[in-house]
Amino acid sequence: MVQSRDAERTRSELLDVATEVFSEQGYSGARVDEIAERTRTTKRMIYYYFGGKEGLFLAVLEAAYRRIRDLEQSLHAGDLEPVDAIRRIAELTFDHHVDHPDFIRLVSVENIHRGRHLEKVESLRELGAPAASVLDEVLARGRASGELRADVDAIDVHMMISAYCVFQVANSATFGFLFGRDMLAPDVRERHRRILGDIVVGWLTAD
Amino acid sequence: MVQSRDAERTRSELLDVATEVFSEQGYSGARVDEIAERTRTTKRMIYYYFGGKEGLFLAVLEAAYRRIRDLEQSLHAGDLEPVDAIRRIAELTFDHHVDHPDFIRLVSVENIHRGRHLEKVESLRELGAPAASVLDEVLARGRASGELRADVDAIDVHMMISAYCVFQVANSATFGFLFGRDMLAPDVRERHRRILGDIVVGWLTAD
DNA sequence: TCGCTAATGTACGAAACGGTACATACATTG
DNA sequence: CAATGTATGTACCGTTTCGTACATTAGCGA
Repeated sequence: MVQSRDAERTRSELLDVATEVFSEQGYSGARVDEIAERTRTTKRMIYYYFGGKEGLFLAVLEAAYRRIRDLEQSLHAGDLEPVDAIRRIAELTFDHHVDHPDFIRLVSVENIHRGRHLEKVESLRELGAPAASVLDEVLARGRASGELRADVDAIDVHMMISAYCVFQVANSATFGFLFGRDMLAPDVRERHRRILGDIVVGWLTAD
Repeated sequence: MVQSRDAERTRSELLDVATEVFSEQGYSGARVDEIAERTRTTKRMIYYYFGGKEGLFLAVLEAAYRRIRDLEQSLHAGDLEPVDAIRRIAELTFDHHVDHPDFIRLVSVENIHRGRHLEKVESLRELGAPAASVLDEVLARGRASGELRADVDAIDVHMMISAYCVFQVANSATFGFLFGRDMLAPDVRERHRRILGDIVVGWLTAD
């Protein structure tokens, strides 16, 4: 093969494939050889660019979180009324999770390992701030107008929304099996999306 | 060592230790040798009783789910008013998850593998029924009295509660890291517990 | 065009790992 | 108390798997 050299392409292809494999098989389950085989390059390059399996995983995590952060920053609902804004944020977050199952699975994998790898990527500390600040602004407006309850903060709300969205993707296999509900079916998805909005609005507007 | 033979003890000790190791390291990350070393018996016994690593994992999953099922069956709130009953169920479920982090982690591991193992344990199919039926009864009463909304079913409610509880345990490492909130701290736990009750009640009693 | 370095490919090694063959001791039952 | 099957221990095997030593090629600047 007369493929010209392209360091950047090699690097990013490894990262893409590794994201897939790690999210499919977990950290220990992922095989360095398999990752290499699925690319147009060889295992040697993993060691050249990332130093090894762990370095590759760290790079995958970092890239995944950055992608998510960018998406969250584009999540603005500033021109809506507080109640509508809250529902909108919940729905967008929901869509966003549905669209990025790889990321959710990767986070699960990292949690199995108790965040051991994530802690090594110092650059990701407090990456949650953007998502929280959008909510913070809406909550403040809602509190001022008396429409939204005052005993919760942005992180509480974000956690509730994340929990619902993450669960729906990350636990679809076991929950679906145990309750005979196909979590991937479009109509079920749609139902859950609506329900999430109802939950958040019902909760935050209760006296 | 002059330890007398006790098949049952050997078996259950292997199961206990395996539960720990699998939930700490994941399926692929768990080492058969390590599991054996942590018990008073040898690796040989894993093959004798469970056939191999996968058989052991299946047994661990089955035992864990059965334990949970039993606890869920003891969850009765029949003598409370619907609204109070709902809050009580949510709180008990919450405590229950907090007390069994191993189980939650095991479920995460199984979901990484897309429920491949769980499907092999035929005896666990539709194990969710008990949990749903308790909720079902309360929802029916609440609908009848007009106190609870009618557009959701027991599985919807159970999923919401599970999502919150599972997230709080399963994602504590990454969420805690990203938002600088120590999810294991008692006061944070207490706050989340109260919030879960507020969420469920607020949602289900909204017009 | 001539090096020189970044980038890539090949082949292999050492340790980890799941699994098993074989030997043996205990306990129960007739 | 002998006999028999259950339970257990030891030592080892074949693969897999991460990692690396060594060779080689492509392209860029002098």
